[in-house]
Amino acid sequence: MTPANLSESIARVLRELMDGSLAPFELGEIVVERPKSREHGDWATNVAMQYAGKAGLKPREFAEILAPALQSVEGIAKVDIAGPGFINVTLEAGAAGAIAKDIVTAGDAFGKGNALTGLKMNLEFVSANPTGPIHIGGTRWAAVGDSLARILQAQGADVTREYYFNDHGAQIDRFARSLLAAARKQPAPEDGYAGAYIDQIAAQVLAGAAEDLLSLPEAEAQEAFRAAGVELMFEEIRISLHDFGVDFDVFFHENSLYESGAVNRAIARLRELGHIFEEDGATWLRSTTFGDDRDRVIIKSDGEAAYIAGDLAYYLDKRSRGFDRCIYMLGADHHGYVQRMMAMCAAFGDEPGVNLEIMIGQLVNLVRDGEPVRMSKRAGTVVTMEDLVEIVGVDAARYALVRSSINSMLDIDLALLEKKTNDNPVFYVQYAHARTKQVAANASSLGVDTSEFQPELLNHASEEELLAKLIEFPRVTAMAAEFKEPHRVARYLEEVAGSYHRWYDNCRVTPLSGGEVETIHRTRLWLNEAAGVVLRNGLGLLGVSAPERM
RNA sequence: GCCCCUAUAGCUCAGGGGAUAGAGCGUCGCUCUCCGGAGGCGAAAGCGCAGGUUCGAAUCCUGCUAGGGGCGCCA
Repeated sequence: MTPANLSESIARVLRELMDGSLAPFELGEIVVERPKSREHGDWATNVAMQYAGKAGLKPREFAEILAPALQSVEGIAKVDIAGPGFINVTLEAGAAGAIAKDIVTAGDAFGKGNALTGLKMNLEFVSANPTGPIHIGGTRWAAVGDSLARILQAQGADVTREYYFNDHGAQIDRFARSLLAAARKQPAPEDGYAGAYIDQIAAQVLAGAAEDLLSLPEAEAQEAFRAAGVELMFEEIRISLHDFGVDFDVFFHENSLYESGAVNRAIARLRELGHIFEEDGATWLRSTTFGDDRDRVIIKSDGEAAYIAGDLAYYLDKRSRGFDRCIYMLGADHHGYVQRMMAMCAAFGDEPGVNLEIMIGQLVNLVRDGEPVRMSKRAGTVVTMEDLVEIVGVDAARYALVRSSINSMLDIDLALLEKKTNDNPVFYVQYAHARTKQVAANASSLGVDTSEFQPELLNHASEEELLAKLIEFPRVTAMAAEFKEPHRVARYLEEVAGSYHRWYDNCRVTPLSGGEVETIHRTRLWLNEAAGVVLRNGLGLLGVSAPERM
């Protein structure tokens, strides 16, 4: 019996009771959870506390009516009332153990759901400017965004991973001038970019050009460096992401919005809707109509488009491509942008928070031995995605970045990670998975197979704990999708790994040397594999490998 | 001044209004005669402060304090 089954049973029993013993009331969600202490039984529910008031009873009275009725439900061995009105349920032997086989049978499908089936979602993340390598902040988004995409897909969503490529605007001009200066062995412009990567790209542009770029007129030279430099930077970024295990479905070029006239069309649309006005020689969006704290300039008085102009067109483009949900993942330094984006969404007649959702992630703080490490592109001491991967590897880097809530600032100590010790919990989880494989291999060589399965034999405390933990997986993945919080999966896997290790220390799958292979060994092999399935599926949702040996 | 995020163990972080607040790392002790000890067991150690809502608050609300970030016709 799973928690979901139990919830249904409780709901059914309550409805039956409402025909007589209980005053009818509206029944909402039935929460069934694992009691923190094993002495309290297999599962606990707080329905008595939740609904006693509605039924005109005290929690204990409510529980005393419900508990005896639950007693007769098939699969339930014992029902107790505890504390202020908790109802603790103990299942019949084997009812929990049977789950092991169910999990193995489900395999890759275990942990998947269909809560988001039919929903077309656009997940935009990273979207770092093509003026330098991806730094640590973008790396956090790469890890979280890709993992979230996997989690949403596992709930049936049709997810498109998208990268908005800002190849339009002043920062690109600065980038081009910086390359040109580097090629001429001149110092970087005051407002430009510097660092080893600028020199490298400048050299690559020079080497790849058919003509002598440095002898061209200034404007032409700059344009040549812009075009080739952006292309090279873009390619470098794409490869870094790929090596990080993140492949985008769409790289959307901001510049294309201007070239196609999409920006002008978006503004025209807003004008038709009456949300545009002219003032001080500029064109404005009256975003205050929709809760923004001030109106926003869309076309500057010099005729150039403001940054938001591209976003208007871009959002409209996403909607026209059929995305029901457009999710933007931005750094905390862009939080001030949220209100105007939501206003824009509303101005188009869409529903903010539904059609457009903006996730704000706090910044990652890099430290070395407690001292902050600056991560400015301009300083040239960039800690990039590649740097991090080089130091700790893809798995550890992704895991470290995805195991915390995006609402939390994250301190990552490079000195700590450089030690390559087990400071990163990813090893703990991966080791548990490797161990399931090792155990299975040993079992196989000793003739333990899966020809028998007697779930009631899985009755050791550590087995009950492990089973209960494994059953939670689908609920954890569903919740991770609902709240868009991949870190829940990581934290859960750490608990699974702990339960598995404890089980391993207590319950052998293979007999001691000279011992007979018995039913319990074969049955435990099922549980071993069930644990492997959950660890494997879970790590898969995080984009972290599940090695067979370490 | 206004807005967003945060404050939980020595450190980095979990904790969907519920029972004795957890994990990893670090510290101390125990555990190698058997599936890999990258493991297990035990110990010390914690909810920033003050109110409020609730049968019940780390969790929700208000105020305060502290830290991070943001408030352009920059992108």
